[in-house]
Amino acid sequence: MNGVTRARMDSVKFTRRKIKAGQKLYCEGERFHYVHAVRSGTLKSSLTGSGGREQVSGFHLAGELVGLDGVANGQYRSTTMALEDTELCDIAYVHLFELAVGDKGMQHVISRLMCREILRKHTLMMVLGTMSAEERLAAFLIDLSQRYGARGYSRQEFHLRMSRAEIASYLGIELETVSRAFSTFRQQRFLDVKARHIRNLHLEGLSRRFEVRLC
Amino acid sequence: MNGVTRARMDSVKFTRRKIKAGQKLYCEGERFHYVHAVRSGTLKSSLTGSGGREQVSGFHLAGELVGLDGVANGQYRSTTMALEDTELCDIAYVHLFELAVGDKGMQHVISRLMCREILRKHTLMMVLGTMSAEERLAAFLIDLSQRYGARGYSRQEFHLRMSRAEIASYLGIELETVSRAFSTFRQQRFLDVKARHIRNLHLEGLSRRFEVRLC
DNA sequence: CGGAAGATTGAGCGTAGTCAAACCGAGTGG
DNA sequence: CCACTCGGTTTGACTACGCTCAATCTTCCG
Repeated sequence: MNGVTRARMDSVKFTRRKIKAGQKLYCEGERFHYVHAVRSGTLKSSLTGSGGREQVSGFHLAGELVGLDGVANGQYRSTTMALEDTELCDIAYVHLFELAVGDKGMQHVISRLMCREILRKHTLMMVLGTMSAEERLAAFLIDLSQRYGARGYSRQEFHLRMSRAEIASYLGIELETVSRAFSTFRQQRFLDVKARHIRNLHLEGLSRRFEVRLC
Repeated sequence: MNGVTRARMDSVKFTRRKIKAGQKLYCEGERFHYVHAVRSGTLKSSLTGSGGREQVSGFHLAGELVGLDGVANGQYRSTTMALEDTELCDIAYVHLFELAVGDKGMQHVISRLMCREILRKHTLMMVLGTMSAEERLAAFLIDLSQRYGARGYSRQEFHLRMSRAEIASYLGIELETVSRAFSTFRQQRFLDVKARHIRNLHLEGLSRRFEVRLC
């Protein structure tokens, strides 16, 4: 979200609230009324795949929007829960459009926000479709690093809020494979990793090694 | 696109045109001005992946919309070309919004159209992320079958407009694997396939065998 | 009919999945 | 303070699915 967008968003009616780690923000199939802006904290979205097993479809950091998957059919497509204590703004979807009526610029902003989501999926699709396990993890780390960097946090050192199992599910591989890839990266001096803490992430090295290029 | 949407779309200014098989509709990076409705024919969209190799990102049948990937940044994200002679309507994007100003219902329609795209990607993500090669091909065939069925064509028998290589790229596997999967399906009596012609597609059988469930 | 492009099939190999065991840190209670 | 548990993580051994390379067969079109 850019500065202009943020200013307009702040003028929209909304309610703030907090949810605890592990609490659900919304569930698959629930009626969609709100888009949610993440003030602080981290969330994960997941789909219930064939066979009932969970498939992580995304992680949401502070400053990002959650819930747009509900627009298409008026009900949420995914289940979203907090990975740590999280502060949110609930923005009523109808207000988004009340604001937009007669304002062509605002309509573009909204459309773009939604289409950004499409682009993210496009990119992810390529990651999942054609990349090896190590390439996937590299792409994931670079993406996270960029998102943290964009919010003013360190790009080289950060704390993963999600488990190996959740990363694995998101990337479409097994958790053991994620663990092995981390170990390989450590041996190759691309990073220091201890449990969920990442230090000295060597962005250029990873990008060069894996030719990863994210939007 | 449902009936109501179609009616509204028809009232939008647009120009019709035809393009030949192999011709490009637009290229990656080109400025985005139009959304395109497919009147007849088939198109494929592809991205240029790292290393310059082509990655097929979607196929578009008659009655579907093409070009929404351009909304996000004002330029097309993918390259789209016709797989056979194809008739199109070019819909100027600005007109879409002129029409929508002051019309809340229409705004919802547009938003939904765009968000449908997100849903498709979600589904595809799951296909690519967690499924085996045979499951991917089964999901692909079921999806195609449903889309043909929705347009009034046969669900059991149709002609593939794309090569094995294009199917493989789309599904994130190799063309030999696609070919082998087709052979396996034939042995298991799920379909008759001769080159690009599919007959006697056993939808229920495939769905049961692979637990595929598409939106 | 002949050539080229596309599709099928085969053999060998490598990546990542599966199953299993060991390890580690945090929290709990004797 | 240490033993214990418990979830999460790491590592190992084995296996299998799908990739690669290569040969053959089929289809499409001039």
